[in-house]
Amino acid sequence: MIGQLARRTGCKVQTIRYYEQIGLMPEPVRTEGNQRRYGAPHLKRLAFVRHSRELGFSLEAIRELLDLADDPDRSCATADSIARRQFDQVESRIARLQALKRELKRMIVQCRGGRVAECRVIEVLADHGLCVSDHGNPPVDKLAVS
Amino acid sequence: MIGQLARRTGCKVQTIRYYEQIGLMPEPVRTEGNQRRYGAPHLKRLAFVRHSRELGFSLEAIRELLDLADDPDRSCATADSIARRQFDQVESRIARLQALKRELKRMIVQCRGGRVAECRVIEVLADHGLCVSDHGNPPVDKLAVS
DNA sequence: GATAGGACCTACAGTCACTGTAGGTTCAAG
DNA sequence: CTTGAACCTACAGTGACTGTAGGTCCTATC
Repeated sequence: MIGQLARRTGCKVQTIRYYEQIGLMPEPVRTEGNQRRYGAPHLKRLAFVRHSRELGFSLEAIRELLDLADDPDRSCATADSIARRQFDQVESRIARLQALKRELKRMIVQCRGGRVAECRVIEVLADHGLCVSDHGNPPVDKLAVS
Repeated sequence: MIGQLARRTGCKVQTIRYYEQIGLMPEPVRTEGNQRRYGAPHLKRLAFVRHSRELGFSLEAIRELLDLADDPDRSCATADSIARRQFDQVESRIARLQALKRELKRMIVQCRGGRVAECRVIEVLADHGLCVSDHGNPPVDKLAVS
């Protein structure tokens, strides 16, 4: 039963079905009434996926890591480089967020309350020239962490 | 012409049209041939939007901020609280990413190369129990920074 | 054996903030 | 008058889910 697997892994039922749909989880056996029945390997695999997601890996990266994990005799150089890539991404995200944090702080500290016309927050937002640090480019990101 | 506005703000043409579609940018006048023509206020507004996005504000928050900016006599308390909320979010994202970074580092450092069977990276991913810090819950996020 | 209700099923739409594509039109330069 | 870049609309796709509608199945209780 999918609900039990969901409870044990802290993953939503729909998410499990979604992982199956995109081929990240293998199709389990079904009961006569067409309901999914899982075993220990499914639990292990899903735990791997969830943990990797918590560490910020993309589903694509996880797919690669699972392929590796399925074949214990291969070299682990690939796993290592995927992890390093992830590490680098996290590092640069932190750096960007810290620049951002400084800028937001400056913005807030300078606001003395009052009318919008004198609001430092609005003023800074309207003019990037008022920023000290280079807080960089659009924050578009699909793989980030709350 | 939309291309010029795009170049001046570092924003893609489609993005400008998208902002218009969702009501973030006002509809500009059109030439006889149905092409958009913009003026200084559009440039100002779009610059505000882009800068706010760079600082990680959601389009919803930007909508509120624009409403405020349009009415200089109102109190800036709302702008201030939106900025503070954003600041708090950035702070907690940094904290989460730092826990994550520590965990990734540990994982990578312990990997001595060799076969997948002995790979520390794979092993840690398979078992959250091997983590020291609590790197928290799913990294689902729509508003993060690259 | 009937029934209630919780858990399950599929299929599809929606989220956020864009980005890309197809297929057609307009504009400015030469 | 022709070329070709820039424009137009409308819609699909991205990542990683989440939510909904409308139906079926399973188990416990009566």
